[in-house]
Amino acid sequence: MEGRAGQKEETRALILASASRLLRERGIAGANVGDVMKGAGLTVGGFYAHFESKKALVDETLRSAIRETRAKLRSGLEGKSARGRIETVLGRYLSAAHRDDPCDGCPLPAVAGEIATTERAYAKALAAELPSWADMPPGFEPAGISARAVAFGLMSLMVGGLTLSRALRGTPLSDEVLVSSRRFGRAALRALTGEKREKEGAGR
Amino acid sequence: MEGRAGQKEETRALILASASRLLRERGIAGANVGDVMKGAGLTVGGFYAHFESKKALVDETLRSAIRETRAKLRSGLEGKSARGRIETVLGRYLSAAHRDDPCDGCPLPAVAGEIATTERAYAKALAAELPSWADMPPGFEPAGISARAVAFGLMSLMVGGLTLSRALRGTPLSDEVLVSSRRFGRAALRALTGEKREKEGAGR
DNA sequence: TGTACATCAGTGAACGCGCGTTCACTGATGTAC
DNA sequence: TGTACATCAGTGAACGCGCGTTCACTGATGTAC
Repeated sequence: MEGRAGQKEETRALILASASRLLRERGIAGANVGDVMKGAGLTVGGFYAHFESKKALVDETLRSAIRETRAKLRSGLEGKSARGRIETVLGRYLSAAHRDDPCDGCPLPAVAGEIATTERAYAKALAAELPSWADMPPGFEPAGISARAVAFGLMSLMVGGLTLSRALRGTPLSDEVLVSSRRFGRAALRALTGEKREKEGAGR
Repeated sequence: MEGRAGQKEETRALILASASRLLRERGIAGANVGDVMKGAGLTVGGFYAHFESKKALVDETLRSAIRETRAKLRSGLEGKSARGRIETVLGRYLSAAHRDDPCDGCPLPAVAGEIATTERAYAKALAAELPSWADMPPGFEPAGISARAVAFGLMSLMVGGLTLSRALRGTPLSDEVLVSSRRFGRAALRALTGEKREKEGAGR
C-alpha cells in the first residue's frame, strides 16, 4: 500500500482541495482554518502538521486555483479560430453557471478585492500567475491596440463582471450585468477585429 | 449657536465621513467600528447613539458613497460629445490617481467581492444605486449593442480593472492592467461607435 | 508467529487577540426659579 | 444675576464570540527481536 508518508500526502491534498473550494466561495477571510479542515474531514488541530500557517495555505491554494482555472477555461478550444477561442473563454467566464457555482471556478472574484484592501501579501502570487492569462492565440490581431492590452482588458471585464453579478445575486441586475458584460466583450472583440457580427447565442 | 441636536447631527456626519473613507480603503470588514470612531475623533462606546448597528452604518455609507462617486465622475462634462463624456468617465475611473487614493474614490472595488462572498445583505443597496450608473448621454448609439449594455459592460471593466490593478500594487502588472483596461475600453467605444481613432493621452 | 516498543498523523481543549455590542458613568450644557 | 437641577453626547471598561495558533495527548501502524 501507500505507507505513512503517502497517506500524509493524500491528506494534504484533501486539505488543499477543501481550501480551494472555500477560498473561491468565501474568500480569504471566509476560508477559516477550522472550516477548511472540516471540509477535508479532519479537525482543526492537525492543520499545522501540513502547512506552516494559514498564509502558506492560501498562497499555495491561490496559485494552483489560478492555474487550474486558466487550464479549464482554455480546454477544448482546438479547431476554433483565434477570435472564436477568446469568445469561448469569455462566454465560459461570464456564464450563469460560473456565477452560481464558485466552488470550482475562478478565485479572483472572491479574493481580488480582499488582496487590494487588506491582504497585500498575496499580490506576488497574483503577479506570478496572471501573466500567463495574457497570452492570446496566434492570429489574433486587433486594430489599434495590442493583443496583450485586449487580454488584460478582457480579464478586467470578466473579473469585474462576475464579481458585480455575484454581488447583485438575488436582484434582477445580476443577470443584466452578466449578460451585458458578455455582450460588450463580444461586441468589442468583433468591432476591433473588423469582422462582421454573428448572432449571439442566448447563452443562459 | 447650534444647540445640542445640531451638534449631534454634526457628530453623526463626522462618523459617516470617517466610515466612508475607511470603507473605500479597507472594505467592510476592515472598516471596524473602533477605527471608524477613532477616525471621527471619538471613542467606540458612543457609536450606538448614532447608528443602530455596524450594518446600518455600512448600508448608509455605501449608498451615499456610490451616489457621491457617480456625481464626481460625471462632473464638468458640459460641452463634451456623448462619447467624449463616456471616455472621460472611463479615464477618471481607470486612473493611477484613483487607484492610489481609494479614500474618496469608488467604494465598489473594496466591497463588491466581500458582498459577493460573505456580506450578501448589501446586495440590495447595490441594486438600488447602480441603475443610475447605467444611463448614458443622449446621442450615444453604439452599433449592434444597446447603450445600456455598454454601460454595464464598462462598469464591469472599470470595477474589475481598478480592483485588479490595486490587488497588483507594487508589481509592474499594476500599471499594465490599469492602462490596458483603459485602452481596451476606449478602443471598444470607438470601434462600436464607428468613429475614427484619436490619439490617447499618456494619462498617468 | 508473537510480543513489546517506537513512530507519528490526527485530536480536541486551551491560548491570546480583535471584533461588535452593551452599559454604568462623566461632565459639559441648557433650564427653572 | 445666581444657584440647583435635568439632560444627554460621549467615555471606557467589560461581555461573548470567532479567529489563528499551540500543545499534551491518543491510538493506529510499522519495526525489532
